[in-house]
Order: sequence, then C-alpha cells, then structure tokens
Amino acid sequence: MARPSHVRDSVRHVLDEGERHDWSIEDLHAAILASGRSADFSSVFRAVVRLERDGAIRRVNLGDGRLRFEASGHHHDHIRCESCGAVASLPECVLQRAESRVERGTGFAITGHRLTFSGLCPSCR
Amino acid sequence: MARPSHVRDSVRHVLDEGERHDWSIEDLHAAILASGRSADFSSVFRAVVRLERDGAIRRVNLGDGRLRFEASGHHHDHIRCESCGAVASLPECVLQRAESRVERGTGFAITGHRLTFSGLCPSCR
DNA sequence: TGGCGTAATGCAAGTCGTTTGCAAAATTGC
DNA sequence: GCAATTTTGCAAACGACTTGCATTACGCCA
Repeated sequence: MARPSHVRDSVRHVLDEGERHDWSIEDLHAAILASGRSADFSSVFRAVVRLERDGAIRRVNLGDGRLRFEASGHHHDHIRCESCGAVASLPECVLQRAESRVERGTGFAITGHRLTFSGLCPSCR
Repeated sequence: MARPSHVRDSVRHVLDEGERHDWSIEDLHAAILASGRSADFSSVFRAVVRLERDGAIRRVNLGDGRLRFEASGHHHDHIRCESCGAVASLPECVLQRAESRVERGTGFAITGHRLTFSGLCPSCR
C-alpha cells in the first residue's frame, strides 16, 4: 500500500512545473534541494522508477545515454537544439500516416515510436 | 598518419557482413574473437570512435543506453521487435514531408532526426 | 637497412550514471 | 500500542564506457 512520500511528491511537483522535457535524475535531485526540500539521490531514483511504472511520468530519450523524464501528458515527440540543448515538444504526432506505410513495408505490428529531431532553435539559428 | 590497423579492419569487416543494425561494442568484440582474430575491448572501442568520426560507421540509438553501430550506407530509420529484439531497417525516410511542417510549427531549423519504431516482428506477432 | 618519430595495441585503472543492500525512521491497520 | 510494511539515507556495487601508460609495430628517410 502506498504511503505518503515527500520525495515522490517533490519529483512530481518539479516535473509538473514549467515546460522542461529533459529532466535527468540529477537535475531533479538538484531542483528538489534548491527548493529547500531534501532528498537523497537514490530516493529520487526510486521515485522516478515508481512514478514511471505508475504512468505518472514518462521517459524521454535524447540519445545522450542518460535517463530523462517529463510529466506524462498526451503523447508528443521532441526537438532538441544542437547548439544550446533546448528541448521543445512537437504539438502533434507527425507520424500518423507513416505508421501504416511502415507496417505494410516491414510486416511488423507497430506499437510505438521514439522520434527526436535535432536542429537549431529560433535564438541559435 | 593512419597506419594499418587490424582492429579497425576487423570492426569494418564485421559491420559490413550481414544485416545487423545494432552492434554494441561488446558484440563487435565478441564477433572479432569468434572469427579467430584478436583484439582488446578498448581497441575495439577506439576503433569505433575513429570509424564513426571518419564517417565509415554510424551510431544507432535503440534507447537501451548502449552505444550501437551499423555500417553507414544511406540514411534509414529502424524498427525493433519488443519481443525478440530483432532490428530491421526502414527502406526509406518516412519523415520527408513532416520536417517542413515541424519547422513551421516550432521555429527550429531541422538538421536531422532519430526515429525508432517499436513493434512486433512478423514471427512474433 | 638502421634509426627515429608516430600510430596502434593491450592492460589496468578510472569515470560516470545508475542500481542495490541494509538498517533506521515513519506510517498504517489492527 | 504493536506488529507489519514503506520510505528513506547512506554506502557500496555495478555496467558500460573512457583514459593513461608502457610496449609493440609501422613507415619514412638518410
């Protein structure tokens, strides 16, 4: 049975604030400490594992080999600035039509995808 | 000045054979040993770093937090079976039209993308 | 063809982010 | 209040990658 957990609450709170889509565990840990609350790194780790399993947060893969998370709203993909690292979300899925084409071409039954564009953000371009 | 390197040659040879698109460094190392040649893990690592820098091979991101490589031919994306792990390549880029739409929507200048579908391969579905 | 400078290699150790073991503290249901 | 179960912090383990360093192998040129 779940019991109150200030660490989980803190993680949720940090993820629900603002617009970031690329919170590493270390980022989350730092943000929690910066807000005056306290938590051990391993507790933050366990919190994200739990929250991800429960579907409250979602893993984001930026290809840098770190676990990154965002609050889980509706599905969206990302674009990341090569210059400053800023991450924005794409408002809608751009792959709707592509999926059936891929299914026909490969024989796979598609269950999901991970798509990340790279580019230059408006202020870096 | 580049000199003959049996480790680099072995890595290239392994990647050019067959159809795999998800060679981890450890896989490459094992394949080289299995073929009777010899190489230290760190030498294989240095070989892939070098070959990637030279454009001879390309990094593949499957989201499992390991470096994976394939021979670099023309660009293509991947689809991975959730059940057996098989990786196939998509014959053509399915995102041509999507890019301009994303550029208009986000203000980013797009330079590339990473796309991996997940699904069930023909024999697992 | 012997010597010199540089690249490639193996081995061992280091790094970094993630993951786990364990005991102490906090909650819950009874 | 008490036993059972969670949550937490701390420290240590882990896995994959990365680097330092001494040794070996080339390639060039006198």
